[in-house]
Amino acid sequence: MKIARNTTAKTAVLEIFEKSKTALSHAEIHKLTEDLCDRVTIYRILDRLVNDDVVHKIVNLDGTVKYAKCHHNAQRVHIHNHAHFSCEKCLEVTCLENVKPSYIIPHNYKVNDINFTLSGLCPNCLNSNI
Amino acid sequence: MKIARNTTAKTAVLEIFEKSKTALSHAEIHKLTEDLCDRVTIYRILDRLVNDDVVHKIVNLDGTVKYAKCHHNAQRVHIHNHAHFSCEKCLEVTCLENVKPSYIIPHNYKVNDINFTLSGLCPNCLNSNI
DNA sequence: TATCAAATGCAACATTGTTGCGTTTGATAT
DNA sequence: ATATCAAACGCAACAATGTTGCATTTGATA
Ligand SMILES: [Mn+2]
Ligand SMILES: [Mn+2]
Ligand SMILES: [Zn+2]
Ligand SMILES: [Zn+2]
Repeated sequence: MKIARNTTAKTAVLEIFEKSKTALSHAEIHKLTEDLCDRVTIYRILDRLVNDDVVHKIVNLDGTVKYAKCHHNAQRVHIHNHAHFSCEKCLEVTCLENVKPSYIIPHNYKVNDINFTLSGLCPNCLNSNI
Repeated sequence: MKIARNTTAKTAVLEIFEKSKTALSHAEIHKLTEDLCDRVTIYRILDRLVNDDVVHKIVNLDGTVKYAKCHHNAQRVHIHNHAHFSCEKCLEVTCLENVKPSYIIPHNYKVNDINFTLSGLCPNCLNSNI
């Protein structure tokens, strides 16, 4: 098996996730690192973090892909069965850790991953819309 | 307001949707039309069909985007609050019209659209895996 | 400090989706 | 049947996003 290493780029990306209250896109992360590394490296770091269940991927109907830190008690493998909200106005994507969808799926399906994203207006933008 | 027209390309795309049991990607649809029209036209037709709530868009965690016909009683505006299943092996995406997630979201969010996609192994692939 | 694979940089490429603009075409009225 | 006119189209050009191969660098360990 592979032995992971703590590189400066990976550490920087993790710090960025730690500080951010919203989910981040590849481009946003790359910009926030201020050219610390190549954009390909960011892709590869994100791949590894998703594989290690340190961050999770969020895909929205508009095609945007974002990433957010996993706020689970353990670093073990798990399914991210919580909702995400994508605001059509401010374009921010946030984890709604407490909104967990319940559903009944036939037993002959094996579910490995979930993408549950709601889009519309977030509380901020809904408020300023009045 | 715009007055829609029934072009040969749009008719062909609708027939393709009618015949297909699974959701289709832009590339798949374009191939099935056998170069009846430009690929940009397919994009524009899909945009219109989604806008008119004739088909709905499905986005998977692996980044693939697919479209499927809406099987609702009416052609009016509605939210597609049913699950979709994306098989990691055969790569087929199907609508699970009967699997509707229930969830409780704070009242200060306004939800306009939903993307609920489960990925894993479909019944066929799960079966042939034994 | 030597070792060695993990991780990176760079270039090149593929895929997907968008935009502008001149041309074609489908529906409607004449 | 024909004229009309905007909806829809074709084409080219572009942008964004993500992937791959390979030589080089770097982090952890001995
Ligand atoms: Mn989340
Ligand atoms: Mn569906
Ligand atoms: Zn907002
Ligand atoms: Zn399958």
